[in-house]
Amino acid sequence: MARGYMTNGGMDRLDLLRFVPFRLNRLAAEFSNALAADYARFGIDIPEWRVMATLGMHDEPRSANYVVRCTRTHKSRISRAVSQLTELGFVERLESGDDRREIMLQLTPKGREVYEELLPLLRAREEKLLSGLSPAQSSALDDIMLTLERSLGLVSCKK
Amino acid sequence: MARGYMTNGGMDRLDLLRFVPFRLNRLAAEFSNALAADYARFGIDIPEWRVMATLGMHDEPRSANYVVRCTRTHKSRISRAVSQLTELGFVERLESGDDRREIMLQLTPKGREVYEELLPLLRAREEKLLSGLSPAQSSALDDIMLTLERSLGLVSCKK
DNA sequence: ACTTGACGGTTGCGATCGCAACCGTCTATG
DNA sequence: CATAGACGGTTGCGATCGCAACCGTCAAGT
Repeated sequence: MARGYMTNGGMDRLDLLRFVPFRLNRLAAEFSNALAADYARFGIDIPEWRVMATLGMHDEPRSANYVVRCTRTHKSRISRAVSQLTELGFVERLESGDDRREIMLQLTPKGREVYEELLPLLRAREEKLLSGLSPAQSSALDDIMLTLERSLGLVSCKK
Repeated sequence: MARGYMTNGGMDRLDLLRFVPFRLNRLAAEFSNALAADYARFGIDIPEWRVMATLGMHDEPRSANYVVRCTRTHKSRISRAVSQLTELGFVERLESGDDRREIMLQLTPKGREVYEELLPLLRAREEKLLSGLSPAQSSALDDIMLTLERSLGLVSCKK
């Protein structure tokens, strides 16, 4: 019998607990929830963290649009996240010389401190969440996500 | 070097694209988005579908609280979803004989029709989303999700 | 140059969500 | 019984989100 499908009673039924989109959603929600406590410690939330994580990967400033493409988050959400991060003094907006539409973003020293402090907490949380998996499973998961990301066109984070 | 961690420049950095919680969230959002078109065809959304899917699994009515536990969705969300489904005529609320706090739910004939019509669409969508995976990967994914669900206590759907 | 459309970013608005307070009912304790 | 607390379900409220409209800037075609 195919995974997730039931044929008892001659009636067509779906086992929700084996329906991948549902399971993925539930797991993602659980993961997000587990990390929320760490974000909250610094007064930020998921979108704000995504901005900081993106900026933290590089030394040079990046545009807001780069963050949008890289994180696949809606631009309005990124815009508001940046506003809050500037209020908190974690990020600053710089005018771009060559294209005055673009707004370049970079972590402030304070923002870099927060980033460096938040990192180990998030890593530990991730590791704990995945601690039930064997090394082979962990590697397989990485592989599977990469395959799915590729087929969904989620891998690009260029420029 | 550990997965997802960068050590260049002596500075502690995180590769967001290899951070599992982020990737999981993104994939789940992409999956949900892909299914949204099918739900919309019948005027419902994810929470409504969860209610219908849960009720569709059984012949006997189930309580709203059962749906809450089974889907791990907040009870206010389920409550509102049920309200909309009753307005649409897909679900009906029955008074419970033995405990008058409980409200038993069941699909109406019309709701059952919609369920039967929606099922193959969602299955096809799921299959397409996973079509990039080899059978071994598909099986491994099921295994991994089950392991994670167990370690997070998400497997119970009793009573 | 002028116009047109594309693009980066912001914001107003309606919809949705989760939290918490609430109501009615059940149950345990005395 | 009487009362207190637990429980199923609903709802008001504040916060958040995505969409679309918008503003200013850039690039291409004439």
